[in-house]
Amino acid sequence: MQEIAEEAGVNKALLHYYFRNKARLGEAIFRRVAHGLFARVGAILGGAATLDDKVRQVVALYIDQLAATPYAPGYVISEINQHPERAKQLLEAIGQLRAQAMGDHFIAVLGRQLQDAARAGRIRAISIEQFLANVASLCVFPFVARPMLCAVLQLDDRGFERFVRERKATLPDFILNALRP
Amino acid sequence: MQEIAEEAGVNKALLHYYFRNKARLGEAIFRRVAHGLFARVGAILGGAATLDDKVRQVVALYIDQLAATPYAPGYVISEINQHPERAKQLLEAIGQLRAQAMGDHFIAVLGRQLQDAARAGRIRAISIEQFLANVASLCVFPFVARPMLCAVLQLDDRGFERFVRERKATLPDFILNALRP
DNA sequence: GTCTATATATGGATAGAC
DNA sequence: GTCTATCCATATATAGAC
Repeated sequence: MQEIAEEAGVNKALLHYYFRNKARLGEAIFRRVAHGLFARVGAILGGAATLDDKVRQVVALYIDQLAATPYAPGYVISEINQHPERAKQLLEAIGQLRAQAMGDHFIAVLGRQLQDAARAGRIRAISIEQFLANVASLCVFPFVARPMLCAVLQLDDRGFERFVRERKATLPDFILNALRP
Repeated sequence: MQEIAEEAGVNKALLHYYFRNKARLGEAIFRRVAHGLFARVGAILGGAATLDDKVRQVVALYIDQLAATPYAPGYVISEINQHPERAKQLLEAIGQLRAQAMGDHFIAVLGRQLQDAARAGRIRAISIEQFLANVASLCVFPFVARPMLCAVLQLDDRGFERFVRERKATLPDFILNALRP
């Protein structure tokens, strides 16, 4: 609370005045960050584009977004680890997306799309769970694990920037190739 | 310190007797976990198997290892985030592997192998950095982000087990397909 | 080596002045 | 609304008995 108050340029007591206690402040922060983490990808994946376009758009958008807010995924993950009740709050944050889009949940939309493409022989069969896990892993992990990755690969800050640029350029093809029949 | 002492069945003061302070205890724990996280994958990737076999072996081994010690990656990552000096300790832990193997660093070995395979037209060209990042992402992220993943995909504990089994079976082909020319 | 007792610092939270 | 002052609990760390 002390550090947050200083960062915000106000007094400790004022935080208690607005948020009552530390837990409620934590909750407010979590909701905001969790929503920001899923809003834009969810909109793309639940939209009307082709599978090919969705992959290219999501990778480009997500890598840029994560480069701007690299701590968001690690924060959300560690929060859910420490406070299991956050899982429900995360679902609520994602549920809002559906309301805004006035359509089906993006997972349902994308799942149908994968099934149709597989039946038509345009891609290999893959479950929605594995597909989302693969795309999320490939986009998010390098930012979550940045310090570990940089240590192992001996990258400084500029090296990591180069790495991210290369990744943005090569990742869509990597994923689409993997799906090719 | 209190919780650790209780878990170990000893007194708080005894921890200070052995480790002097909290920082040194943290360091000792980090070294042990970091080494365990890289020892076996490093051995496989730096070994003499074909690229194809390495991918299959690493995925199988790492998914099993992570299922057994799911907190290890998240712990190492968050430690390096909070204490940048840990990056050096991580490199030392990885450096030990090289000494044990009496050969080149696993990254050097694997890098040459990727270059040779690409020149021979057996795989698409890919940098060692992107390759390692891809394999690590796909194996590790689902365990690091397990609670988030389970929330989004609506998986309970048994559902996650099923997800992991499916992943172990399908991930090698996903990766090898992506590399196919 | 292992414990009890204690010194010291810090964190969350509240009371009350302005 | 915003601050100062303060309460209370807990954390790390040390001293010293056994």
